[in-house]
Amino acid sequence: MTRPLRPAPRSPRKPRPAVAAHKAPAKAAGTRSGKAAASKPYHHGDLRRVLVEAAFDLVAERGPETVSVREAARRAGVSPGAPFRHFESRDALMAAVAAEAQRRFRQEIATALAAVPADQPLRRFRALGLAYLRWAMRNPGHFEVISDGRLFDFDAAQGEASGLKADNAEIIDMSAQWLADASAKGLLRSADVKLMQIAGRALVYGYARMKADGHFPRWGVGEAEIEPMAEAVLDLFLAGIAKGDGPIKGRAPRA
Amino acid sequence: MTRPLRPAPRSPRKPRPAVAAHKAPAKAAGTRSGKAAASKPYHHGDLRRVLVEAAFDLVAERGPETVSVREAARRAGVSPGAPFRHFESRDALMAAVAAEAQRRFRQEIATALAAVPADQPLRRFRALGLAYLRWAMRNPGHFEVISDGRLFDFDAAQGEASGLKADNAEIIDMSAQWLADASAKGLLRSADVKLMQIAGRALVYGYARMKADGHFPRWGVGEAEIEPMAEAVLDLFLAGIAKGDGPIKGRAPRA
DNA sequence: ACCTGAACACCGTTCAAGT
DNA sequence: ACCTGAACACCGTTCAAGT
Repeated sequence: MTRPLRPAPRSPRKPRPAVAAHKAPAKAAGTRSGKAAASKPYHHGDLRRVLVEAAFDLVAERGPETVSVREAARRAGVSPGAPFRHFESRDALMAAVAAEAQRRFRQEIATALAAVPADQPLRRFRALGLAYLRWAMRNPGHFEVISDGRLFDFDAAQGEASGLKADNAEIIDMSAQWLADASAKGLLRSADVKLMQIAGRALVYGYARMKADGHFPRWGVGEAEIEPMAEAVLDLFLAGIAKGDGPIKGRAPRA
Repeated sequence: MTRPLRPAPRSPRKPRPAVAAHKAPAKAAGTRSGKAAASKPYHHGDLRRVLVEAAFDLVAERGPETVSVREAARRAGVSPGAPFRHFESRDALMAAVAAEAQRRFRQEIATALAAVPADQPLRRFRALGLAYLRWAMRNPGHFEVISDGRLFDFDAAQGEASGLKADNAEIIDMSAQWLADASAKGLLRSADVKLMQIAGRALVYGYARMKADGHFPRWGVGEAEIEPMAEAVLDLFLAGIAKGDGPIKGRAPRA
């Protein structure tokens, strides 16, 4: 329900209704000079951040494809050309949005992992997968931005999205490490750590994308079922790679 | 390598180079009237199909996002407004492209299944997954169009994409049936057919999307590894849901 | 140093007018 | 019945000119 499946038919020739009440940004004072904030200053002062916030909100409200530089400029109360003083292109703006989304996502993962002992690799692997699924499910627009291939090899280490790349590499390394640890402890049926890592990633990525892409209705999965089934799917995978027939240690069996 | 990751920087203000040699469509004669085909007739005769073909090729060459109605019109040699006599909107044109892609995909699946005996449900399930992965991998653009949520509840049974929906439902039904059969034969560890069905779908969809979205380089999976690993991932999943420790019947073990 | 406003080359879509 | 061509409301991006 977070955004319409089709990006609002554009409605040509009709000036858009409402929503356009963004003339003066409600930022109130907040700028460094202690003077009266009544008259909008010529220099914005913090435009870069405001643009990223506007685009970030747009992504959450209506999905990544609907974000336009001009709309972000409108919401920030500046002219159409102004953003290009701060971002080389629309993609660069989106990369900044992706970096911000990834920052928040990373925080949630850290929180989820804090609750799991370091010496239980499979439980950590599971917690990572669950945090990934939950976050993606609850932030489909931001999940899409992060996953968009276009934004990634955006010049490799180009300052903009370098945090994005680093965070991603961290997740890749962690998951490989935990699987290797689990394997060393004799917890896994297979010794092919990379295979299990890629399969696990494909599983959670695919599930999250099915949600974001609106596939679940046609697979007969109702809205309320989606999150519980995400967990069940993850556990099915873990049970499949783990040695023995019992459920993964540390999870309550599904009633 | 099928398309650039970024949609070609638009290069404003410069008229595009080459490529514009599409003035007269190379369709030669072919039209019903036996007259000389030298002068382009005012009425195209088969515009609808030509537009779908043009868009279909565009999808393969440069990805779905780059398709424009105007470019399809250009390739068909008609004016910008002409397509709207045949398609209500850009989305309707894309839905027609998706239907055509799905038609071909369905054919490939049928071929793959023809080689597997009807009484071996797990092998059929595997063949379906493999055909899905292979087709998606080799036709990333068309895979994306088919998967695009926007094109689906395009008015439910709206004539345009009704074949698309029917084909999809068929795949859903087949996979459920085979899992149920396998379960009845005592081949599976779990009795939750729907869960295995959704998990399997998430796995193959996620893997195919990782390919289409360009994720594999950062996961350390080289181009040449992608297809073999697809198969291995599928078998890992099958080994996980199947009863017993041996490999799935009918597949050669990975050396 | 940063922003405006007008421009250019696109795009989707409509619609009168042509054939 | 189908197509053209001009139009409108967008969009990304550039650039001289303003502050």
